Amino acid sequence: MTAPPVPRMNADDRRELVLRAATRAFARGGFHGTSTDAVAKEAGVSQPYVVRIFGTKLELFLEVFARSSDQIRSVFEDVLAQARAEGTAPTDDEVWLRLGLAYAEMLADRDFLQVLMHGFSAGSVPEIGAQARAGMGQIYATLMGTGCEPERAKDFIAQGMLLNVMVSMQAPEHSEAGDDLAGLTVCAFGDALAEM
Amino acid sequence: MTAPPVPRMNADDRRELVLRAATRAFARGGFHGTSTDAVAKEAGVSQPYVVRIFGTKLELFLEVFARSSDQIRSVFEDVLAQARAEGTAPTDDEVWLRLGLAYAEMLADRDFLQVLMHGFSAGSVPEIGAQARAGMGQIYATLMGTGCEPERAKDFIAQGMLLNVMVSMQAPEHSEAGDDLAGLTVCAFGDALAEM
DNA sequence: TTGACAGGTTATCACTTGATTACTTATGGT
DNA sequence: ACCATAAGTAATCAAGTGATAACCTGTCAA
Repeated sequence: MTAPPVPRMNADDRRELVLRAATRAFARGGFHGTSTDAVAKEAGVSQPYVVRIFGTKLELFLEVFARSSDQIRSVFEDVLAQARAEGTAPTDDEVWLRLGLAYAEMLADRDFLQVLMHGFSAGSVPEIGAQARAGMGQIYATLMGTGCEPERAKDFIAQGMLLNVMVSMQAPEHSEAGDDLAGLTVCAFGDALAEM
Repeated sequence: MTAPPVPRMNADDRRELVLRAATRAFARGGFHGTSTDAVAKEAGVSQPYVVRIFGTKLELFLEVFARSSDQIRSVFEDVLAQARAEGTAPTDDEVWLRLGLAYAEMLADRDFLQVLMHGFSAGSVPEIGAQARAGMGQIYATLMGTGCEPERAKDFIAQGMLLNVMVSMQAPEHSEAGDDLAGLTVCAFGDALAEM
């Protein structure tokens, strides 16, 4: 009688689907502000199944965070790899421009960045703090792979953090002319603002 | 029989005391990750009393956030006022140096900064998002009071956001030599690292 | 003295939430 | 055909949570 509303799926695919759903859910509420049931509803499965796949909510969050962190890092690595392939000197300003553009493209898919911010803020949960530091360390190390001065990488990351914060507080959606924040929004996002 | 373990206090003082305790508590766990009971324990009062003073947990958080935001802004305003009093041109690099130093001093009392980060990340709670944007807008406006280019204020805020993030993830406490993150920590905090 | 108000607490409630258990049903290999 | 295994759900639970209600108790003015 109970028709199977959810078609069967192999475990790996289902896991992937739930992970993506969890990324969207955690992007909104962070670790504490998102229930496993919210993740389940987002994924279209039952709450106990979410728990069964990942063991605990914390493990799920850690995996979602690690993915987001890796996503950023791998985008940067791709840019650097391509630059090397083209023979562009890694210290060239051109490379940093491209890194910035690559980051701007990620703004369209804000979930990763918001998950990142939540992870960074949740340092009081020891496991999350540790993974946040590791993720940030890897991103920094990747950027330093250009052979640049630490200052350069730091400034780049700082700009990224500002964008993350602005995205998290939904500045682009809520900036109207005349607003104090509007000036900062325009300045921080620049051209990327047009496509948001 | 039940001795009064908590000495009586007038309402304003008690409110102030609870607000400070709430700042410490929220700095750790953010809005969702901190119970009103945790705040109460931090303040040494009963949980219902916390609720009664502030109405709801959300109102309490908003007040704590507003205070943190105002704290930052007023520190900046003081620096600018003093610079003006000394006749230092507001566009002078000297002013930005002092703003940076003032911010570095606040790192010692991290609670404000961590509360700020939590507020910025919690944009999905409408009231918090609105207040976060307002707070950031005011800080930006204050910095623009130097008469500088938007870029300058933006870059300053970006550096601040990086420091906030690093503080939130407890990078200074967990950076050991050889760690990927250590390089970034040293670079971002600079001299301020010595006194942490 | 007394009594009214201000400053608190204890008891309690309805609800949420993460997790466990037990059950159900496709599906593919033999 | 059949059954073992994999993919999922329904039912349930104990703990935690925000909020309410009822009560207690110094203190100070009249």
